[in-house]
Amino acid sequence: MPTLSNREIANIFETVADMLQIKGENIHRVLAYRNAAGSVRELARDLHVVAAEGKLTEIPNIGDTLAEKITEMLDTGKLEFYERLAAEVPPGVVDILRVNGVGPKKAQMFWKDLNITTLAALEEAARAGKLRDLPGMGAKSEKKIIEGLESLARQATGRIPLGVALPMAEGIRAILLRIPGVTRGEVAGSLRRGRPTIGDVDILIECENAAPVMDIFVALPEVARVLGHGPTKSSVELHNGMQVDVVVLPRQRWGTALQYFTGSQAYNIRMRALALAKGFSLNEHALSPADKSGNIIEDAPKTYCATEEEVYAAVGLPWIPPELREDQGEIEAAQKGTLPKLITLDDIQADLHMHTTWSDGKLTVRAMAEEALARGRKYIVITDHSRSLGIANGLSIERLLEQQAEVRAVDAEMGGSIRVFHGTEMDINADGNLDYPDEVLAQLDFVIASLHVSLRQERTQITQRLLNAVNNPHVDLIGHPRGQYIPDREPVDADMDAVFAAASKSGVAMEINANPRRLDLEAPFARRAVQLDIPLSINTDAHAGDQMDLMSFGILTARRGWVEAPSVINTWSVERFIEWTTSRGK
DNA sequence: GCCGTTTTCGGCCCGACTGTTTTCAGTCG
Repeated sequence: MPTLSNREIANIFETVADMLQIKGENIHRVLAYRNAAGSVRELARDLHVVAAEGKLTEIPNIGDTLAEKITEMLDTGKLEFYERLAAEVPPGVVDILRVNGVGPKKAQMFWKDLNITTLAALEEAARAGKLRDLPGMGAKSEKKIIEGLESLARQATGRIPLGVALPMAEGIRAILLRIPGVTRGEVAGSLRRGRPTIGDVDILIECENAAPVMDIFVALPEVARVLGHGPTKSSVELHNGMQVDVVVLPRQRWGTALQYFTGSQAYNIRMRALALAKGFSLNEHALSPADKSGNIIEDAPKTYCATEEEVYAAVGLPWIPPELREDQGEIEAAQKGTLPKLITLDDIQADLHMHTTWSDGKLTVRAMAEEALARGRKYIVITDHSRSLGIANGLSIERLLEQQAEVRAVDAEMGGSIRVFHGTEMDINADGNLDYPDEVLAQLDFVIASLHVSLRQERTQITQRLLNAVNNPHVDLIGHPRGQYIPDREPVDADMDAVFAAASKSGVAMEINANPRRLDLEAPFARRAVQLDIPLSINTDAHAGDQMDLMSFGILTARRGWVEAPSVINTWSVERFIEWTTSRGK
């Protein structure tokens, strides 16, 4: 029976929203589809399972109508409403929305007036000068569309991985901080919230005199194209294709602005509503006294907030960490005083997943131990690849046991300054078998089981492979459980509800792999795991010393998943860690 | 189309910037 995944259903809702907007539908109906798409995309559970439980309408932004549409897609693999719309609005017109500077109104006009239904046709018309005579258009808008098309063609994928964007953003921030008069700068937006991928970079700059900062910013050598240049707000595209938006504001408004530009959009909408309920209209500049319908009362004194804490105090909430600001229940938790005490980098005592020259790592066991010690770790586990992963020089049983002697020796050499344990990152083979027999695993301190091959297997097969690992009493941790590689490789198509159900029984831990190309488990799944009392472990999977610094990305992801330190085994003392590994299920 | 300390109808965030306009619509975040 044909069916659809969460992701495919989210994409259909998103496209429906685009098509309705092009048709000129009521914007709130459009937003309802967009919000529903977001909720489905962020859902950590399989829609099939939620539907079977009859709980679709418990998903935020899913009401009776959309629950019915989800059911239709799950049952038939299609959505009749979508097909009807697609027959009306050509799919190429939806693509045209991706061009910077073209929104639903212009896309509709190009389609209706000039019969433009593909990106190629749009480019041809723009280059032939046929767009400039349309109402509201001119030579400049036409040029902007050509530039937008060129920019779109350069983008390999729409979103940039966090691990790529953050260093680049910090670089730009450092440059802006050197401009005379600038007293502070901070990266805001989805980067501050720690999203795995980001669309553009938002930087806030504190300066009493904004315009000169903007002039310098748009003239930087890193800038390829200026998308907007106002007195307090500018937007550019860098040579590497990344879009950077900079806002300059005086110290007095820092708190409201940082709050506003950190988002998310859905979260800001909630914050504004809360402010209105308190009698304020909230924007990036101030809290302004407003009447019930949101009209600002003229001449009433505004409240300026130099810190975010002041903004939150004004709407009657405690400060909410940026990583939680997604309108996923954090506002309700703040109201009830039940916000989680999120894990921090300082909580991390250990790194339980790393590679050495024995397989595909760059450093020896001893060198990795020293690198970890230099980063304040109290204990580590050496976990090289197992025998079937030939491409990574995986260890035969003989080499594995040989390695154990070396690890024991290094552990002794380190004299207790850091404990060094011996483990493996064992493959879960394509046929479902684990790569080492139980009697070998029994000799190790710690066992990670991971998927590396045949990641595109069908659901029942890949789920069974994970279940085999989860249910083996020697396995302590499932490494990067969903096998995604950002932004190129989608997660495996496993039934995570079944995997988590088994994990909560067997007591096996799940990894949050800190490598920014993995960030796996992602936040919604990490949060679900915590709810099911499944232990987590945040590890760098380091293949070299400096990769141990990637831990911070894992922490960001865990924080986005509402994870508190006690849920994470590598925040535990070495004694507790030993107790856990020796006791569990064997 | 969703949602509810404004609760089953009537709202649904709001400002900066651009380009085309003589007062504003469209786009973006």
